[in-house]
Amino acid sequence: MKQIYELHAEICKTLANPKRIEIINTLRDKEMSVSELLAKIKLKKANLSQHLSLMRAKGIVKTRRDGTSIYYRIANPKVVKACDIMREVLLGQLSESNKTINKLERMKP
Amino acid sequence: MKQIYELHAEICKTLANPKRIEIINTLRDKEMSVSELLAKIKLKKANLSQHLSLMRAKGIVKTRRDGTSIYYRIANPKVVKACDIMREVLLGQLSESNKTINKLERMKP
DNA sequence: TTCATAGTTTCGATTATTATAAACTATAAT
DNA sequence: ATTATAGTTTATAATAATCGAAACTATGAA
Repeated sequence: MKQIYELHAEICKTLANPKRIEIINTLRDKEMSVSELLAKIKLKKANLSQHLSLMRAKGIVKTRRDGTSIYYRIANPKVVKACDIMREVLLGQLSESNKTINKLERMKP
Repeated sequence: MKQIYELHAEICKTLANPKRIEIINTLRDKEMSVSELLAKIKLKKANLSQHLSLMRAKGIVKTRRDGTSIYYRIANPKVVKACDIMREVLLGQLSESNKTINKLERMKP
């Protein structure tokens, strides 16, 4: 069981970075080559490659080569789903804190 | 948008630790005091408190005091849901790698 | 074969996480 | 007021994550 928690955390760690979340979001409904990703995400090529290689090692993305291009895709749609739910949690938090600010605003005069 | 990815990653980071995943799992359907958690999870009290305080700062758990006890609960059930989906991803990966091992096994003789 | 393009790997420096121990705070009971 | 119990905070040391730069590899075209 302890090992499961460790593996589970490994998977989560792979999502725990803003650039990698952006990568997942960019790949959510189509595969893309490294160059295509590079055009969408502000990141040095080497660094993008590092993120992609980590994600591949953790089984989050898969690859396919076509000529000199390497195409990346999400390995399991559940990853996107989990990400989306986490974003809902975040948006919920943001709207909660807006509510609080509004309450304070209305108390002002 | 960039800020959203950063906040999103912050939320994910909070789940990216085996002990914190264990905490979420332990609190999944009932609130618990720190002592109760301590009895279930192998962790020093101070360290448990640190994890809980981080999770509270990120809005993952909420607290309620009753006497000297402080009860922790999951702030948003979606967090548990997202965790569960990530575990499904992990279990999927494990069964995939088992398949591969079995294939190799069958090739042996 | 040589060159250009696409992508990866390695190394080093910087910063972030984590766990331990010790000191601290808050509440309730005596 | 003192003490015991429950929990938190702070400082510190060890480990891990991150990024940039430079060197490297693989494919296809001239």
